[in-house]
Amino acid sequence: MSFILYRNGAVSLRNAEIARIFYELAELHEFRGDDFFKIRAYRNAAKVLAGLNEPVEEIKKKVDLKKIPGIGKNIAKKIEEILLTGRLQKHEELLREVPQGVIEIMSLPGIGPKRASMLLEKLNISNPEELAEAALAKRVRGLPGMGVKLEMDIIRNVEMIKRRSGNVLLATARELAAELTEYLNIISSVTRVEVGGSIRRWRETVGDIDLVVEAEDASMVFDAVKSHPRIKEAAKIVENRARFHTWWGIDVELEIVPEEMFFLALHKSTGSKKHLSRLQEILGAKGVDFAHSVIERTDAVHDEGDIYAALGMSYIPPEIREDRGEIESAINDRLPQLVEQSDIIGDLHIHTTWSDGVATIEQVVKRAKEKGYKYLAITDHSQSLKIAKGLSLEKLKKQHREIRMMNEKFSENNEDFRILTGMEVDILPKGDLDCPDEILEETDIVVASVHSAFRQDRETMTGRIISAINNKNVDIIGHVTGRLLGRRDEYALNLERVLDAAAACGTILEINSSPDRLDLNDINARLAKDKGIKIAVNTDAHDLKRMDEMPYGVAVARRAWLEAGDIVNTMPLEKLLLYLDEKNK
DNA sequence: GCCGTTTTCGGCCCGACTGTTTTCAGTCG
Repeated sequence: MSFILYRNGAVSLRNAEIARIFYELAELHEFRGDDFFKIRAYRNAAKVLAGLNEPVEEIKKKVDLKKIPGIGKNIAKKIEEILLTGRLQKHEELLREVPQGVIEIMSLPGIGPKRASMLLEKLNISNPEELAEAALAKRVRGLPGMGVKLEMDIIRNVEMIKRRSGNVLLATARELAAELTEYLNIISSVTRVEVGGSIRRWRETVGDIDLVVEAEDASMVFDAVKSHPRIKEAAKIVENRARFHTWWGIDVELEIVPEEMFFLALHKSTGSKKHLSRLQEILGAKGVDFAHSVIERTDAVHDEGDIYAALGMSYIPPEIREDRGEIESAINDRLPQLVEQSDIIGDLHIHTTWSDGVATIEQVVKRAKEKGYKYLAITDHSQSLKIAKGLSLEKLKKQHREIRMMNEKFSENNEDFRILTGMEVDILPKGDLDCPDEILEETDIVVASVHSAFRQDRETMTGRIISAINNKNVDIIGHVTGRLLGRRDEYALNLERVLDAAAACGTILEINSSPDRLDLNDINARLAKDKGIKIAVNTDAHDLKRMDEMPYGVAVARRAWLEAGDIVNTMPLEKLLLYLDEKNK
């Protein structure tokens, strides 16, 4: 039997891991106050690497890495070193020089390299905990340029980091879970593997990876897992259960079960705890013991549907097992027909090389067609977002002309595909838009988003977004609450009023599929649906790979109980354009 | 660091906001 995938101890790093080394390299150089352009080059290379469609190792076999835009002689050499040795000497050198915790300090809002290095130098602070302590002891305010407000921010933001600790983004967990699943599947005694727990429910962040494995010999499976390169050590092994620490900082929990118990175990693993206990409670009230009544018929359980059927209710998809009314609905056979990935036939928020994306219009269109989409909106940034190479009005017009020409070609060739002209227009601090109305008017899809002045007070921010909603040329509000999971809380906002305004104007709200945004979240998206607001599930992709993140947005939609009819990019093009037309009157 | 050439070095990076000031440095997107 061969379950060792990786020979000679050489672990092939994934693009994301290589990218992470360059991101860190950039931060280390930044702390040292090194050349801005070098730092930017590293960051850019990291972004490019993370966005590649194919493992860089495979690409290297075919072409010179220097051919990839953003990768030059030096970075190519560094990549080769990483591929060969799994490490980068320069990176490790700097890590020895700069305390690890200092990098974490720099990730706190309001603290950059200058302040981090002053804190280290003057107060000998080298990690977030020490910094929070110093802030509590009112020692930070003694330093030049730092005051009471910053101390309060520090205390709050270190708290935010702590809350995050132990949790990773769903996308990270899914990636590792998929790799382990694939690995387990080649072990001969394993007949079935499923990912359970909060990953299966598509929660936005998860604490650990739960795997349910159907196999005869638990110890054999555990031995194999121990030798997987992502596994650091076994934390606990008791009978048919084991917990492992991984190098990625997230734990893996394995449960080995015989065939007849597989779906019961998967169901239990999937949870949520609230869902399971509510199930117990409701059935208990009817005098049915949930566990007992099902287990008596294990031979009749061939999937989870059988479990719910045995309990006298319709099947409840994992995403909505949160005790938010799904059990009552299932008993009355009134569950929604949740939207599916296959219902999505377009993406209405995409960036290209025209602004800060790394793929051309041609490339994203090709990818969209491969995905079976019927349309795509190109929505590059507007002029004032300089850092993201926002388009001047001239360039925007030029882009729209080019898109129209491409569309003409599609119709000449009888191709059933359409590129929608679009833009992601900034909602400026005072609530006006970063583009004149006459241009917005002739643009197919206008996504309006906040990218600046995040710390306005609640009243101002609410008014700001509502005034964008009130502009009839705005079709979609992008990433409505502005949060970045684990990095930036949502801005102060009276969401209730924003939803009411969107409902009144017919303005579409976005579910942004980017795994670090997922914004609107499940709860807010469900509120929006209840008010009759239409939703667009968009990727906001800046490269080809991130166009694949649509399932994360769809999962949020499902967790929000949304059906295909609630989502505009399930509509055929004509219907979508009609909807926008009606709305804009 | 990369890139692009009028080929080997110069250009690439910008404006607003914030908290601290009292004229601005640092941070951010």
